[in-house]
Amino acid sequence: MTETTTRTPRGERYDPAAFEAKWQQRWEADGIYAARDDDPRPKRFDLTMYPYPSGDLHIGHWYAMTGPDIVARMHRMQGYNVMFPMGFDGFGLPAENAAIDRNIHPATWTYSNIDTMRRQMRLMGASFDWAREVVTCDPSYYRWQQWLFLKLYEAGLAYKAVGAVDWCPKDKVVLAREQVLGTDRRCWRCGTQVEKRDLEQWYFRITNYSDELLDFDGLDYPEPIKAMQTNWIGRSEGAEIDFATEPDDVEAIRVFTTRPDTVFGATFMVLAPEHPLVSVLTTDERRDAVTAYVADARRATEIDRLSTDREKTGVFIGAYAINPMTNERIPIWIADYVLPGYGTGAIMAVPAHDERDYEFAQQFDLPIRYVVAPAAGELPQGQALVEHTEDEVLIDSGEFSGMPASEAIGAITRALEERSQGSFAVTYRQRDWVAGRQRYWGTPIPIVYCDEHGAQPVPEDQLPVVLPTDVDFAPTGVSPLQSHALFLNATCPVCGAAARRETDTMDTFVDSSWYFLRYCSPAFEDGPFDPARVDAWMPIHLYTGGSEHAVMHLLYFRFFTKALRDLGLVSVDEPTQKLRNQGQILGADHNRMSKSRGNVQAPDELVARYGSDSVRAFLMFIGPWDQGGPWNPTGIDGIQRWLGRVWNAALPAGGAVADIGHEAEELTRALRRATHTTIDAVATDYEGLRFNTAISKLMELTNAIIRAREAGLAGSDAYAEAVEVLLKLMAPVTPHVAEELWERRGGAYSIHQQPWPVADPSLAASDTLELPVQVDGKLRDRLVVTPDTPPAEIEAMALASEHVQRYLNGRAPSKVIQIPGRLVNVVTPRD
RNA sequence: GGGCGAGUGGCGGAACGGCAGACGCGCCGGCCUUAGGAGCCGGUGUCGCAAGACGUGCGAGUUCGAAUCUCGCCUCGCCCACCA
Repeated sequence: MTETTTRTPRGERYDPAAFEAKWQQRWEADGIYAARDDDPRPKRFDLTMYPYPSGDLHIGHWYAMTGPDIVARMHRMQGYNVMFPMGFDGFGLPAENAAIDRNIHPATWTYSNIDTMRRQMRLMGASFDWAREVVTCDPSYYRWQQWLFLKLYEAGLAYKAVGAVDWCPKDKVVLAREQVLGTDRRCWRCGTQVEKRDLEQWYFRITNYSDELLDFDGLDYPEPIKAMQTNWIGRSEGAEIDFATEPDDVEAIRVFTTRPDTVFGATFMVLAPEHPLVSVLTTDERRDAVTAYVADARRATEIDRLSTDREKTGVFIGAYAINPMTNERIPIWIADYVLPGYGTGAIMAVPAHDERDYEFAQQFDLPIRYVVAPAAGELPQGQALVEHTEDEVLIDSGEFSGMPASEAIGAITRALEERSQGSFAVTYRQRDWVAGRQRYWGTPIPIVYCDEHGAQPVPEDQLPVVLPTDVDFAPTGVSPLQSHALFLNATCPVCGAAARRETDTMDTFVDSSWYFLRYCSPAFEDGPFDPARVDAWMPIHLYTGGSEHAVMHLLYFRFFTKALRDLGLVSVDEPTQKLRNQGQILGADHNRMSKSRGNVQAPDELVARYGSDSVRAFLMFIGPWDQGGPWNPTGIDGIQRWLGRVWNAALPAGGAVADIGHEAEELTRALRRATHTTIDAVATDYEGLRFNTAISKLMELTNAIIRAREAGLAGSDAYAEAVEVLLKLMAPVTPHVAEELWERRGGAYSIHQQPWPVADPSLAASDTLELPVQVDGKLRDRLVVTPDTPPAEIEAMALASEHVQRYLNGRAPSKVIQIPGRLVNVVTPRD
């Protein structure tokens, strides 16, 4: 044969621009991705975090969204009624800043960005169910958020209180503790260093749920997220101990300690400079020094107190406390290394067993008394004994001397309890969620203040409290709502007198704490969501998004779900069963993509050049999805070539079928085997979000198909089956080209509504297998055997191998290990 | 300082404790072309003509067998950090 089939067929080439838009429009028009509430098939709620409408969809969004899109698409083909919705996190500061910078209304800016991003998501070919779209800045959404807020308020889970809060001086807004990042405490949005301010603020009582939030039992979350949330909540078990004071015995000082076993070693006390008892206890002769130190500490709070390796500072306040176990008088100091917000803001200092106390004692020449020691070992010189040893026992601790330290924790606490001087206690690092924001572009908090009746909830029938649009965005530092007379003026729901409306708006993280519930019934008018629909769809089966939300959104949405459960509004304990984080796509310079760095990769130009399918497949192919990495377009040509080869293989040049005679049967079997082994392998990879290896398997099947075509099988049934299976398996990743080729081959519309292929194990099975033969674990030969070859025969064949003989050197093997179907290892005798 | 994660060819990366480097990129050679930034075929861890030896950050250990498990280091990344 001179006519070769290897030549590119004369027909059309793969040209995504010719058909991608066509299919996007048709899918949209036909609503093939809509989830139906009345569909009897099993429901699956696959969800990816909705974006903030910042302007443009960048390549990182494509990376994040293509993965779950693949999974949702496969689930649909597998017969699930899949809900895969999308929405927009519409409220937020950037919109307001844009308003100030460019004199454009935040709503205009936001909705225009949403339009752009919605269009870009369609360009991706993402299978979102747009009929369920949720936009949080729409009154039809935030109306119900206000309703939920009031439910939480009535239940005491939302409250207003004065406290030291983190304040961003640039954005002029308070932040939740979770939204302050890094050692140098910067605002999560703008990066400015935050300050502490004493302000009256709205809070959510998330700490009511600290213990429950620590329970990940039955939850499939990535370990790092569990670790971060656990550390964030920071549960510590120990004891609270009361130390009576001298000279006036005004009030006992309560401390929290995780080491009640060391109370005999408490040789002084330290209070936070902010501690309320400081001014009461300070003696007259120490007052000047103390006042000066407190003022210093207050000033230094923001920056210096954060530094861990700074020299310890503090002052003696002139007063004494009584160690409840030793009855010794111990001096009371204040020092800024004791934090006002943790525990009781006061500590018993045990310099012998705490590094910080040790350092402080050294600094100020205070006594150091070891009260725990290794039974056999020696006490350390010149440092605190912090490390625990198994045999450590108490020393110099009265009746408790000789008791193992692990036992003494309980024994001493109980002893203190009997004397009403202490009790077992648990402390958390987690604080309540600061929920209010002094900005305009957010959900108004539905509260009014009456001179007579104080804070009153806005009656339900007056919701929503609509955000006015005619406000002045001059950057005054206070919310524009504060100068909007019409908004500000309200009437008291109790007495009808003139009242003032709350001008704080809600943190945008409130919006994202329940949006997934709204998706279940996005048009519901009688409440935030239809309980029946929520019962039917929740919990989310697979939730995906960035891990940067570990202790923000991912903690808040768990809290909200639990709080709403306790209000009787939902029946699930957790919002999602399974969470996965995609990695982050960095700029080519290995930095976070940002407009200011100029390292942002826009997807649109790539799509224009390669098509959506290539961009999707390439992003999913570059590595493990949870890993991310710097953007590097090298290699997208390989994906383009692959799709071109698929195109040519699916539409082979007609006519020429080579005469391949007796080889045909074996080649056909090999092709069927490749086809049927790929089906489950790809499905398993998709399910496990291993898109890179899934695509490599699709490439291998493609290569097998091309080999078959080169061998002249292009007209065979096995060939047609292989191509059809390949197209179905590819459909989730490259939906457009799969649909186009499916149609051109005469398949029924739509490939995305076809059943997922089913592997036939008998066709997937191989009739021979190649066994590696090792000598002492090193590969020396291979055997080709049938799967039913008896082990004894395999052993004989292995020993007969000349390669094996060479290493045996005439000796008998000491052992032969066979892993059936995997390998043979011949172990030589040890000398 | 604490917690978590990762170190594999020139590059992105594969590999239930069992054939290290799948699949791609790049590169080299060839075919076909007026041409090639198209397509197809072959090669490509290192050293070596070869037989073979050596190879998964470093060092030990467990095992018949370790990229994979354990211990100790080194480097990088992320999170937390005077949290009592």
